[in-house]
Amino acid sequence: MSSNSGSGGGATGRIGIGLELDATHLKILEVLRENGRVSVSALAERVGISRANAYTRFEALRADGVIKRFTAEIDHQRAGLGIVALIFVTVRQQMWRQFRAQLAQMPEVEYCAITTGQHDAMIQVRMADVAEVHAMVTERLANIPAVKATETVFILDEVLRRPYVLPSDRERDRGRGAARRPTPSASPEPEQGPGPGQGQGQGLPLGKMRFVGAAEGRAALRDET
Amino acid sequence: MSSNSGSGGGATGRIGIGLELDATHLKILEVLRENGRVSVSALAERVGISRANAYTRFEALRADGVIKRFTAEIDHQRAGLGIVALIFVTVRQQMWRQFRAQLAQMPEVEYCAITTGQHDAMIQVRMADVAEVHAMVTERLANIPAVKATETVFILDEVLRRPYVLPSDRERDRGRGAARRPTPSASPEPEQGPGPGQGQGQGLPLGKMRFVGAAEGRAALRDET
DNA sequence: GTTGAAATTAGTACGAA
DNA sequence: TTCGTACTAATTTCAAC
Repeated sequence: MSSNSGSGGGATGRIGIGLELDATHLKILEVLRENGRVSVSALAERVGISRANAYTRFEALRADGVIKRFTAEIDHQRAGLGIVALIFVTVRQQMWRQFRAQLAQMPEVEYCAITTGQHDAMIQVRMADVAEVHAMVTERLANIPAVKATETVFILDEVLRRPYVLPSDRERDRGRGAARRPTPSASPEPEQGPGPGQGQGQGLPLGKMRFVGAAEGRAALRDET
Repeated sequence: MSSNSGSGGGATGRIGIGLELDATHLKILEVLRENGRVSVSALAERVGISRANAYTRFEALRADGVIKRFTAEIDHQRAGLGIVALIFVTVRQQMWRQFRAQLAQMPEVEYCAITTGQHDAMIQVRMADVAEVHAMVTERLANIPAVKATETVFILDEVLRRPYVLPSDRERDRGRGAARRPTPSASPEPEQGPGPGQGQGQGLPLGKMRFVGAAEGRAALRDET
C-alpha cells in the first residue's frame, strides 16, 4: 500500500488528473522535499503566498495524492543496516501475482521494481551484514516458486540520493551537455527513442550506449499481475 | 551532500557511533517512517514515553545524524515524471572523481550507487517521457569522459518502496522462510557468504542463485575517489 | 486570495522521582 | 534518565475583507 507509482499495483484504478500543478505547487513540493517538517506558515513565507493559500494548496496536494506521505530519511549505517544489495530476479512467467504477494511479506526489502532487460525485477535490500544477504537470497527468495533465478550485486557506496525529482529540477539544466529540445516535456515530434518493451540490443549513435528492452514474451507484463 | 551512507563520499571522516540505539529509538524511527510530520507530543504518546523524553530523544537522533532529514514522498506520475529508468554505467578507471562531480550536476538523477558486478555504477533517473531518457543517456552521459559504456533498462512498475528499513523489521520475520540464525545482527560465526569485492561467478547451493563480485581491478574502489 | 485576531498546540525550562 | 508541570512562543483555525 501507499507506494505504487506504477499502474499494475492493486485494485485501485487510476483516476484522471485531479489537480493541475502550477509553479506554486512545485515550489511547495520543492520546499517540502528539503524539509518535510516545516510548518505551513513557514512554507507560505518561503513560497511567497499567504498562509491560508498555503493551507489550501497543502491540503489539496495531500488529498489528491500528489504527496503520498511524509517520512524521515535515516542513516542506515547508524541504524545497524549498513549492507545494501541489489538482487536481480528472473520471474517465472504467469507467477507474477505470487511473486508480488511474497514480496509484501518481506520487510527487509526497501525497493522493488519491474524492469525491462535481461532480468524481470530488481530488489533492493538492506541488511546488517553480508551473510544476511546471502541467507535472504538463498533461503527466502529461493523458496519462492515464482523466482526462477537471481543475480546479486552489492552496493559499495551510495553516491547520491535525492528525496525525489521534480520537473522543475530541469530548469537548472540549461546550457550544460548537448543542445536541449525547446519543450522539455511531452515532445510532440516523433522521436526515434526506443520505447520500453520492445527489445533492441544494437548500439546507439554514440556507440557506447545500449538500451535493453523487455525479455521476449513479456510485452504484456504490466497487465499481468 | 547530505546523502552519503557509504564511506567514499567526501572529506568528512566517519566518527565513532555517537548514539547507541535502544528499542525506544527504533520505535521512534518506526513512527517517523510512517508519518514524518507527527508532533513530538503525538510521537511521545505513540511510543509510550513522556513528552520531555520524546523531545530529548528526537533531538538526539537528529543531532547525531541518525535522522538525516525529513521529506515528502510524492507521486511522480502526477508530478509529471512518470518514466523511470536505470542506467548501468561502466566507469573508466581512475576517473571516479570526475564521474562523481558530473553526477552532482545532474538534478534529474534520483539515485546513484557504486556496485559490484558487471557494471560499476547504477543510476536511477526520472523523466517525463522515454525520449528524455534517451536524450539524457546519449547527450549528457555520453559527454562524460569518465563514462566508458552504459546500459539502460526501463522500470515498468514500482511494486514496492519503503521509506527505509529498520533492524526491528526483522522481528516480523519469524517462522517464515527457512530457519533463521538466533542473533539476527552481527553474527560472529564465520559464514561462508561471499563478501563484496571478491569476484565469484559460480553457482550457489540452490543452483538458481548467483552472486556477482566486483569487476577485476576494482578492489580498492572505495578509496579511489 | 489575503490579512488579522482567537484558540489551540508546540517547544522549553526546571524540579522531583 | 525519565517524568510531570508550568511557562513562553509559535502555529492553526476562523473570521472578515
